[in-house]
Amino acid sequence: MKRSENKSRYAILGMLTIAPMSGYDLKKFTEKSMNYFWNENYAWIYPTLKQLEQEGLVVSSQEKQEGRPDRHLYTLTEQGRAELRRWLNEPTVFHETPRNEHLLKMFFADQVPLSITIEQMRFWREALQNMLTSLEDLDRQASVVALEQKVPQGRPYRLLALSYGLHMGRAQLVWCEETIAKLEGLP
Amino acid sequence: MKRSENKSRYAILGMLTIAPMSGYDLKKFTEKSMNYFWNENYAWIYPTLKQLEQEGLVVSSQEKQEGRPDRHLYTLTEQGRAELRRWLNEPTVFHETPRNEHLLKMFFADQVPLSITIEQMRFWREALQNMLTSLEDLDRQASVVALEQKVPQGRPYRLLALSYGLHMGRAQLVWCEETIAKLEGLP
DNA sequence: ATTGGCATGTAAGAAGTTACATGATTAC
DNA sequence: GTAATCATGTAACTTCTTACATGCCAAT
Repeated sequence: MKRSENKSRYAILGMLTIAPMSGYDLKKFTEKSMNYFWNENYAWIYPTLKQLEQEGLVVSSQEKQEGRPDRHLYTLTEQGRAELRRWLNEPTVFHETPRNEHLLKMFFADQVPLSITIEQMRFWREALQNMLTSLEDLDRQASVVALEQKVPQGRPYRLLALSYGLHMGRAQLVWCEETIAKLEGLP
Repeated sequence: MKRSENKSRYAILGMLTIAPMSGYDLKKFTEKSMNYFWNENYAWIYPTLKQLEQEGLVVSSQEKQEGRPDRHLYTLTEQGRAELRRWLNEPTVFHETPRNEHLLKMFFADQVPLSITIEQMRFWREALQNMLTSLEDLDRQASVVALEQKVPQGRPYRLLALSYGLHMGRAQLVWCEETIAKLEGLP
């Protein structure tokens, strides 16, 4: 595993600014709070954590637990924070390669009966609906938390990111419904 | 290179339903007409074409050209079309792993001065604006073509796919502008 | 003169996924 | 009793990207 342009490094460093976490925690956190724009998996997290430790960007401490494997808690170092900031300051190259298998099928749907395409679209709508619902739940939770904190928050970055997810989710659903309607209106 | 779940296979088979093409053509086609939801690159296209030929899903013919390398034209076989249809009929698993580096930076932006984040957002808006403009051009072209064909078209699948790109592009831009405004309004 | 388009390809490496291995605890 | 959660890790593999190699033609 080389340094280079491994984005998981920064995702992990970023999460560790919130709190010290284990590999397991990191995975759970991405699943719960970042799944609409990021994912990680164990087979990448564990080696990356070791790498980061070797570079002195994080330090680990062991937490003994009864009847369970020890937790390896990783904490961000000052170097780690500096490295994260360096990356945050870098301009981001616009990278448009979001392969969408659903759309690929739609693009070549003339090879297949209309009924199949409509069925697939309904399936997709279902999945989108579920995703959007869980995002809206997340949003409600986050807003409650934000209100309960009496201290006025300077910068609601996490809520803004969430709002991106909501915008996209809604736009996808709108398109999906429009499209199903159009397809159903075809001869 | 194994068969398995290589999606490029189906993208290539699909494009070859439109016309026989060379590896070069296939790349150009994705760039011109599918870039908002799909991409391919040479280092993947050429080996995949060979693989597809070995499997009998495409056949190649050589086209001699003066002062230029020969074009290897690939044509879909009946088996190839059948394989494409098989895939089109399969249900699509909803796969939400669209890693978005811009959002990752937004998520951890509290580590960095507000001005940096605003700058980055303006950059992103610029890129989105350009993408959307070129999509709108594509749409205009496609609509003109659709009108010129006097024969009523049964199924405007390509236009529907394009419409997805437009929906998403606009939603992203809307969010981007909202977000810039909010950030600029912060203390 | 030099950039961009036409045209095909390979090698090497980075990035990401799946399957496996282990094993206790808790909730249904 | 069976599934889910907690917890860490590796091996093998697939997928994808970058860089390299070659060389002519047309346009600026």
